[in-house]
Amino acid sequence: MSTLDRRDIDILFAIANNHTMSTETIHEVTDIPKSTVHYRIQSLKDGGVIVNDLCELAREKIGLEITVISEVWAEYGEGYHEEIGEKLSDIEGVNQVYFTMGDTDFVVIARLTSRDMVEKLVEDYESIEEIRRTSSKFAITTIKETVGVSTLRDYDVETVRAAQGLSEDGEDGG
Amino acid sequence: MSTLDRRDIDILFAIANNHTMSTETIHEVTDIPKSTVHYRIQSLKDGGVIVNDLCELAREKIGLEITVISEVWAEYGEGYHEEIGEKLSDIEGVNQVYFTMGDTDFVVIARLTSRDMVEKLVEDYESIEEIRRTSSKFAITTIKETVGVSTLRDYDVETVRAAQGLSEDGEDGG
DNA sequence: ATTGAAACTTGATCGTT
DNA sequence: AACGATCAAGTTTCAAT
Repeated sequence: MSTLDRRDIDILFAIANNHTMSTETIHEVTDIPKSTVHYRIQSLKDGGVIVNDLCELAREKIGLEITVISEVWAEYGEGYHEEIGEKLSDIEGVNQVYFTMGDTDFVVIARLTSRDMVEKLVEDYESIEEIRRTSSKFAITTIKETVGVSTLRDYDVETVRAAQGLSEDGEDGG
Repeated sequence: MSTLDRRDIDILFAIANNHTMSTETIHEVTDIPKSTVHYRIQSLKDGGVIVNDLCELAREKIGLEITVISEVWAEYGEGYHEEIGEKLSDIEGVNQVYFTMGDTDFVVIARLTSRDMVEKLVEDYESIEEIRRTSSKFAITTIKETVGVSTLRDYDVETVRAAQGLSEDGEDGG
C-alpha cells in the first residue's frame, strides 16, 4: 500500500475524531459495513500506515510534569547524526529527537518527573563525547500536543486527500 | 484518582509494551484477572489518566513528511500566552505548542505536506498581531517520537513508580 | 475490494468475598 | 478492590460477487 484512497482517509479521520479503533463505532459513524472497516484497517496495518494500537495518557497524572526542550550542537563526521541521535534517544525520558537543518544539529524534547531527573539529563548530554554544546529551556505549559492518529485532527480532510493525490471530487488514489 | 498504585503502572506499561489496550492480552501478560484488568482500565479512564483510545500512524505514509520546529517571540500582556497559544494551536498542521521559560516564548512543532503548506504556516504566524519574531528550522530526520502511552517505553518502571511515591518494595500508593 | 451473515472471541456485568 | 462465572456485544471469518 503506497497511497491511501478516500475511504482509508475517512476511516483514519473517523478513528481520530471518535477516539476509538472499534470496528463497530467506525462502522456506525462512516456507514461503511463492519466487515469492510475490518478489512481496511487490516490493510492499513499490513501496509504499515497504522503502526500501533494505543491510548493517550495525561502525562501530568503519571508524574511526567516537567518538559525540557533542548537544542544540541555536535561534532561533524561520517554518519555522526545517526549515532548521536541514538545516544540521545536512549536517555531516559527523551521522547522526541529531531535531526535538524539550520543553526542547531538536534532538537530534543524530554518529559521528566523531577529536578534530579533534569540534572541527570544534562549529565547524560555531557557524557556524549561528540556533543559540543547544549541549550535547554523548560516548557511552562503544554498548550497543545497531538501525536498519533489524533494528529489528523489538526488537518483538513482535503489537505490529507491532496497529499495522496486525491482531488476534491470522487477520484480514487489507491 | 490522584496517584497510581503498582498495579496501575504495571497495566500501563503492559499497554505500552504490547501495543494494545486489549483486556485479554493485558490479562495474559500480567496475570491479572480479566475482570480486574477491566476494572482498573475503567478506573484509569474515569480518573482521566487514560484520555484516549487510539493508534499510532506512520506520518510519512499519510503525507506529513515535513517537520518544522519554530521558536516564537511575542508581546507581553495579561494572559497573553493563552490567547496566542490558542491561535498558534489553531494553525493547520500544528501538533505541539509549548509556552516556555527562557529566551523564547513559544516552541511550535508542525507537520506539513508541502512547501506551500510551509509558506502558509509562516503567513499564519505573521497574521498573529502579537507575534514579534519567529525562527523556524526543518527536521531532516525524526529520529525518535513517542507520545501517548508509548511514552512509557522511555522510562524505567521504577522512575514512574517513584513519581507516584511508590518505593522499590511492594508498598502501595493508590 | 466489498459485503451480509455466520461463527467465534472478547469485553462488560454481576454476585461474592 | 478483587475475581470467577456468565452473557451480551463486538470482532473476525467465510463464501459470493
